[in-house]
Amino acid sequence: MPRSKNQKNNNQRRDPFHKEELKQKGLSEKFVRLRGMKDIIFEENKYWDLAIKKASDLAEIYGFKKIQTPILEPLELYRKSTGETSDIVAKEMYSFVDKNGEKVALRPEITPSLVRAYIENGMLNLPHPVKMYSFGPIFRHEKPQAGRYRQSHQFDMEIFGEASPVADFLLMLIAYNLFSELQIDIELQVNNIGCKVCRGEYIKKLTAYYKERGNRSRLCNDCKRRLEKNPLRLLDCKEANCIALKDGAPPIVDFLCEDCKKKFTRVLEYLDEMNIPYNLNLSLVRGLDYYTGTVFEITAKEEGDKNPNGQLSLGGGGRYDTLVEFFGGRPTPTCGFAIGIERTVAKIKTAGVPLEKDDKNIIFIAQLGDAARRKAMGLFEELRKSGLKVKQAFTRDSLKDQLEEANALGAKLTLILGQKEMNDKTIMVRDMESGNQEVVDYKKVKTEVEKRINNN
RNA sequence: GUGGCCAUAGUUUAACGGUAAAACAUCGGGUUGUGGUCCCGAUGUCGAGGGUUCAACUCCCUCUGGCCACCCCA
Repeated sequence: MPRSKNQKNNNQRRDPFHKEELKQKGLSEKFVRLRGMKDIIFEENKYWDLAIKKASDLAEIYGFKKIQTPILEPLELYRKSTGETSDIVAKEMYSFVDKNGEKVALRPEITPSLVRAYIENGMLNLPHPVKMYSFGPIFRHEKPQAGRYRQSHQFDMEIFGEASPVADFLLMLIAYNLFSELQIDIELQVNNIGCKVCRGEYIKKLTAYYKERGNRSRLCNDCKRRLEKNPLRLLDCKEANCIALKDGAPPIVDFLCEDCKKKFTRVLEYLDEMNIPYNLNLSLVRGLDYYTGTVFEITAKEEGDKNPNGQLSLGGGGRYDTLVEFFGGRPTPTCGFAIGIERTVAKIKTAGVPLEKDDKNIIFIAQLGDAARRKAMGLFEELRKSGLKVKQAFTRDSLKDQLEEANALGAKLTLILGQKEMNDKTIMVRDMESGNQEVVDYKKVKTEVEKRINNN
């Protein structure tokens, strides 16, 4: 691909507004989209609809129910769950004080809201497991890049009250199915970061390793900070020195407790059994603080010369067995995952299933003169209600304009109703491909149209 | 948040230290009851601000925005 193509701006490089006029009104500056935000226009939405429909259908089939929660939540919901050491909360949250002096935040992810909703709506009285899915915008104040926005959208699924590793597996299965059915090549990365008990032990060992024999001084600055705040993330660093050090670090699997080990093994067994390819990635830790046990991430497979580090993750999730309890609910083992819609849509466009064209068998109704227009509007409703794909341009007067429109819409037939036809109680049926047209009895128009469509 | 590259009509792209061009798209006409082809015409652009210069779209700075890498993540 030529260089200039990549570097071309998609958005907002000029000012389509009438600057001078706005300036006179003192409004010159800010009628532009905020950075990192995006308009999703017309045809683009077909791809979105496809992704969301596929995901929702799958979710429903596996017994998940839809839930919608507010985009604005109390700040505290994220501070202590997603985690103060996570970048998402520490640096990227859209938070502010509202008119009542309450600290609020635009949600940077969906999971905490669903946990909150689970507890607040007394869902512990529902038959368990409680499985739910949700779709909507999330907000993170990052520096925008391709596939990275300040408002983006996630499709989120959660299973409450199921400790069995089958639940973890189920989420991966659904994610895998979703992307396969969208014909997107993915890689599934799986790891287990241990429960409250064994992870504590492991972190002690890990920290000790990094502090011994001057290992610490070889770490990059970020990692020195990580060593204090969130040692697990040391495994995630991409600096050459840190990667080298990581190879000597104790692997987490060696420290998993019996329970964690057993569950992890079972997750992997299920994956093997169902022939779902995965990549056991012992460095996968994920950036949210609440994870326990199984974690997984889905990245797009890139062919050719794309650099492997540049892979954006399409989705990720895992188990967070302590979060419900942490929020004040009854101890409830829970797991979930989220996929990023923008990135998924981008993949569908380049490698995914083609959109179905729904412009077959379009019938355009054209009219001339106001009396004919009224009759044509009635005909439009009649044909529409019988399931035909009718289109119109009743605001237009000239037949030329209407035929142009019919052509642009890719109409198969155009029905023409003018004064002449009104007088004769007929209507003209024009085949748009051949240009042949035939006058038919107005009463028979519907059967004639249906006959011509079915002949195809 | 850090570093690098970039910014010309709605879109894709030209050219030039002497104030801009093409294609496609849009609108109008050729054809006031006939589209898709064809012909003619019109609309519309140097992201913003400052500096250098007789003169800046062109050179310099700042901002804004985009892309890339890092960071992080969906």
